[in-house]
Amino acid sequence: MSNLKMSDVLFKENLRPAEEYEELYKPRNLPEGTKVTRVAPSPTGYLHLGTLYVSLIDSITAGENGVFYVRIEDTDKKREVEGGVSNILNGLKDFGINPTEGYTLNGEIGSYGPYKQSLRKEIYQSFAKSLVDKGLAYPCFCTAEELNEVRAEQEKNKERTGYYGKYAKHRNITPEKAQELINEGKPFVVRFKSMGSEENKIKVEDLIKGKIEMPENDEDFVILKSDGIPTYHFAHAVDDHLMRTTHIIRGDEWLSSLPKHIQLFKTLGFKVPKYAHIAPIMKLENGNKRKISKRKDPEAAVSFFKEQGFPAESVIEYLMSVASSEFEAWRKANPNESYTKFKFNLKKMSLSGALFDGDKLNDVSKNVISKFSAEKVTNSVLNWAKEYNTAFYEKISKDTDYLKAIFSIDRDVPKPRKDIAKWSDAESFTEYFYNYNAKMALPEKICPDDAIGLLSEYKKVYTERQSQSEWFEDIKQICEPFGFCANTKEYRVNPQNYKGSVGDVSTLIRLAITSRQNSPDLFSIMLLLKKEECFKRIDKAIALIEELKKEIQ
RNA sequence: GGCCUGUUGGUCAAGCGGUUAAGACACCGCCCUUUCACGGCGGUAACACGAGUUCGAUUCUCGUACAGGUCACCA
Repeated sequence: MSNLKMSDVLFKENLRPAEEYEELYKPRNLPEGTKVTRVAPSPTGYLHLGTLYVSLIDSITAGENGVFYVRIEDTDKKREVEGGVSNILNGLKDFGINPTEGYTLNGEIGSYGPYKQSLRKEIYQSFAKSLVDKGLAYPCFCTAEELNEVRAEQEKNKERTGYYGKYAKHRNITPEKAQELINEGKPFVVRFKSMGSEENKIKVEDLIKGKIEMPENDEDFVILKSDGIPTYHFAHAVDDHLMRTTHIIRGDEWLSSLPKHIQLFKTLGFKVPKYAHIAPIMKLENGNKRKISKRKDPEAAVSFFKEQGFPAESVIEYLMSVASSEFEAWRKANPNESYTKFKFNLKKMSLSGALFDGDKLNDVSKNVISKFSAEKVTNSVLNWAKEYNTAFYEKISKDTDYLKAIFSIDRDVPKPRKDIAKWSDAESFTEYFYNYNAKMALPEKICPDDAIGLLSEYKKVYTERQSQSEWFEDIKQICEPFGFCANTKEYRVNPQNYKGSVGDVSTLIRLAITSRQNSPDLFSIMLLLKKEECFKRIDKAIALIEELKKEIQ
């Protein structure tokens, strides 16, 4: 008869009993129905779009009265990247997502910590020990090679792979044998002793996917790695129970391990939380679709949007429209409310992964930016350029009042323009305010001779006017002598009587001044550019048309 | 391969037994307009396929195909 206790063989003596942690982390004293959510990123690099997305959903699900906290899952030392934690925390902050508890830039907040898994080793050990004491966990000394061999054999026999049933080699290891192997210096992991059977089906309720039936878990999966650190599965059960999380919101890649999690919660005597498995964001590129991937896709890193110059508001707005099909209608009805006021419903989320739609983001972003003040646009562009386009920054930072004047055109009006989707668009948008691009094309209805005549005439009548209507009168004035109708309505009635309309003449002038067909209000542009510069450009345009004429002949 | 999940226009997506199958983005056209925009109106375009249940299936069931996820001492 043995008097060796397995848990004494495996664990240090001075571990606190698991029950004490129940006392230490009492159920939260919150009103019935209050939601506690969490985001649990692992610091393996930059903030991933998927993590942002989940965090957004976590935070709006918790709402103003709930708790949304951050827990750092740094149990995999091999994959951990220096600065990974601050990348994530700063990233969330950039997007205005502010957890109310957990691991933050200002240290830990809340009384359910530590919120970093590497600091909770003893807690996991205690719970693992209690499982061992109940005969529900045991040490396994299999090496990676042995496990691979087993798997190869299972594959060969077309059997389900895994450490279960007869393949669970160490399932009934004695404390003596374990002691012996440990004395030999053999490393071991602690495995969960599953009492489940493949034959049994368990019904689970997912807040998004609905009812799902899955086989019960029968695998003796690892709960503690050989370094004594828990696997995700075990840490999830222990942490989310002790931190009293009510809603587990995570990517649907976790769905298939849900039977393990439920089994763990139940055998540990924990209340099973509610689960919501959200579909991943996919990507559209060159007409092909594929899942957005951390490793392959630059836009998987949230920093991509920052580099492109999408305001955080735009990305959030876009993500909200992906998260809920009701959001856009709500936004239309509540154009100036914060998105946090939107009544979000997990059940309305899409079951399958949405393609990341750059066109849609652009559209959303144009709307967002069109509501910004000139001041905000100016500062944002300046900040963006300083970091990502220094040549552009050099150019625009010399005279920020001028820059602001450019962005003020057609801005604080009832129907603002929507030219800019991202700050990197600002360079081409403002280009002609800084350099004259000596290119000249002619509007369809204007021949070279008329163009030269019109432009020369315009120089004679142009003065820097006080109002746009006065300015436009000047243009109308020069139309008739060249056979262009000064009144658009009249032109439309009798187009055959004219070569074109004042619209064509305006386009000609726009082309001469800005080298492009589209621009904000020309009157304001010319005022900003000043008369001298405008005339220089008109002269140059005339010269270019002269050349064009020669080429035609 | 096993186990899960999904499949409505180019994209996102409502609808979930009887609908002219919403809406948004993109595209096209028209209107408005003193240009460019904004805006307004309209248009092209969809229920993966095959059986079954039913008076009737986009909606229910079963197959097929395709797609995604997962089968680690990674999360």
